[in-house]
Amino acid sequence: MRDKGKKRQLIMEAAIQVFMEHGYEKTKIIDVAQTAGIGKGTIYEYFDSKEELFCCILEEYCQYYKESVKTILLNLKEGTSKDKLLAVVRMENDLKHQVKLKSLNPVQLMVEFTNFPGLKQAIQEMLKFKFDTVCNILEEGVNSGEFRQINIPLATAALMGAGSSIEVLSQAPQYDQEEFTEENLLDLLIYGLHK
Amino acid sequence: MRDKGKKRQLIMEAAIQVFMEHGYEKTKIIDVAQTAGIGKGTIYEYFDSKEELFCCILEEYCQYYKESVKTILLNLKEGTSKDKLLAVVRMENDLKHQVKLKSLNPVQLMVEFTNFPGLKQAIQEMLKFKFDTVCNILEEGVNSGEFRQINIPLATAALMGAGSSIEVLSQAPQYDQEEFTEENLLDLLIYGLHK
DNA sequence: AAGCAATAACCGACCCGCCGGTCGGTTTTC
DNA sequence: GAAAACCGACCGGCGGGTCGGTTATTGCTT
Repeated sequence: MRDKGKKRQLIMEAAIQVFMEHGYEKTKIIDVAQTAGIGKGTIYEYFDSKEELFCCILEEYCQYYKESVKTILLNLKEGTSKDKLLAVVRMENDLKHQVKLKSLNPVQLMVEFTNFPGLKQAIQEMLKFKFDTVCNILEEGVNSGEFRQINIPLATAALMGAGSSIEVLSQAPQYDQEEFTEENLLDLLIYGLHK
Repeated sequence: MRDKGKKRQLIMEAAIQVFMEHGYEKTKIIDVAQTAGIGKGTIYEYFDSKEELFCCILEEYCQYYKESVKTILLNLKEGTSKDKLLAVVRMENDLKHQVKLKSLNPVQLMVEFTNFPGLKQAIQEMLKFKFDTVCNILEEGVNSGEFRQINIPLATAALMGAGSSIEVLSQAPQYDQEEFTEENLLDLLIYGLHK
């Protein structure tokens, strides 16, 4: 193996798997090594420490997330606000099914990151980016008459929260998978509960 | 100090503070002891292990949560569904300001608990209880004509998620505290975004 | 193409600091 | 003065990180 990058990626993928299953603290470097099918020492050829490995994973995720949102919205310049919201939600969903970061759970992530000052910034930045993006979409919607006059940050928070909650529950087998879709959720939030 | 219960409570309060600040793994028993102003050995007079201490805290929280919801809904038999939803959300908010468990963050909690099989049941039970409660309220609302025909579990998930998201963001100073209220959120969800 | 250093990549036994839990001595309470 | 409560020095296991030895790769020479 002459390709440094490939092995680095291999290690990161194994690490994601193990970190996401057991959390940062409970994850042992030896487990990452075994998952990757390599020796423990090798990991330290590619990463300085467990912490650096973890941070690299999250930074890559943040980077990738931001780029994906930008790309998707660029291709949707003319759509309605609803279309844009839907596209963002769907993209997030797809992101998790990418091989690269298939089981990265943002909730878990947010809790764990708080212990790493270096990471805090990257993740807060990502969350702020997402928040701002949704705010902008809503504002457009209000200006264009698609939405009523609402408190935009409040609505943004509600949308983001509702989305991540659905994400979790849609995994539970007892609910109708067909109904737990981004489309239905968005309709619910747009048209409300009232008669 | 002759009162076993008092000291036990003192330890639990200190532990909540430290666990919530640093998370389970990073919390050292010695820190809990210092926060409580007692010696490390004393903690082991009241709890068998770090894990048991943690589990006791969460079980107490689940218990208290369920009782509070039941009580509040019993006093609201005749209210509208909206009133009931609001009451539950407010109660949750109050719960966190109780001295007993003042900084227990359910998100953090949910992530950490997954490593303790014994706890999983208690917390899943609590979440299911909450989910069912909200479902029931929504169903009543639909039957009484207060709400339109909606997918009830989906709406419940959305409500729960939106609520916890607001909870987090309402702490951020950059948003208007006056506007980030349970009332406004509920109005948003009931009446929707659309014009 | 085969032989052969030189170098890079790999590895796991070992090292060491940390922290959960213990235990025997001390203090407090009755 | 006896029993309960308290305490912190100490123990032992665990796991992150190291290091020296081993294997694989490369590129040069014939």
